[in-house]
Amino acid sequence: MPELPEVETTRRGIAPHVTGRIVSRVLVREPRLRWPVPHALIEQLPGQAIASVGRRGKYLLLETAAGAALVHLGMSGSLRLIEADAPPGTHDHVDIVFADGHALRFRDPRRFGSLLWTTRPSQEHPLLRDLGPEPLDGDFSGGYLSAAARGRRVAVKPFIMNSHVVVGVGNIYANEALYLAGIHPRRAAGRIGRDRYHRLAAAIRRVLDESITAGGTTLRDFINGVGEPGYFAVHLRVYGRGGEPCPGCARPIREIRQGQRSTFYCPACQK
DNA sequence: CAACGGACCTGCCTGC
DNA sequence: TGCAGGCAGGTCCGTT
Repeated sequence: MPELPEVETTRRGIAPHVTGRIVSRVLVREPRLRWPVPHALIEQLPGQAIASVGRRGKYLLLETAAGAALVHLGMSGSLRLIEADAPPGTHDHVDIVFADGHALRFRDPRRFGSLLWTTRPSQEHPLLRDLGPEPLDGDFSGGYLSAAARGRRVAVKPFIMNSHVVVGVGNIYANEALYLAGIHPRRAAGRIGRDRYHRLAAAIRRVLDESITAGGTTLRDFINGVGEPGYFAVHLRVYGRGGEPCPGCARPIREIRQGQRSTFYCPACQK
């Protein structure tokens, strides 16, 4: 998926074009996403005006007076603003059509993404309720991470990728942040000092900020909210660079597996 | 409660 | 050229 910067770029791309617009209908071509597209979304979203486009972790929130649509892009999803009569492609599963002739088109080849509907305040949805802090907000800090890690024997990389600890840190940025902080990805989360967690928290904010500023993405096929292709603007220091020289010490970057995910790190610079 | 593996899918690349 | 196999940016859930 889109990691958090891609989701935020999508949010910023679509928000000015859909805020205040009236949904006329929800066209579902393929309901079999991670969870089936609920009938309530199809029935209750039409007629509503989009009050705001929010984000919690990697969920996009289309807020209306009647409820909120939760959109998750999974591994391969995108949400684009199009002309409603544009012919759909193979994996264009859902259109949220607006009265002004535009539509938000949800495309997701792997169908790991989801579209959900809640009539409660969106933050109370079970999938959002127990999420950790936003890494770019003030309540995320090294002190918070250090406290959350107490007694935890899990390796620090899966620890920071756990959305109940902190949201929005996917595989790419977990690798990059641990490199910048000089922390070995296999080190037990509970055996890292507070000072090093301050460095890690700063590194997480830095890599996410840099990527959002760059316009979003490292994804080959990423398309932002207004249909612009993604960039290759963000320089990745270790991700995808197994065997290449470390930018700091020139020793080869090592590649290992942690929980079926690729991990890249410098064995000299990360302890 | 914590940790781990499996599950959900298709597309793309590699190697035979 | 065709095909099998492996791998990919996420994250929830069931089992130990």
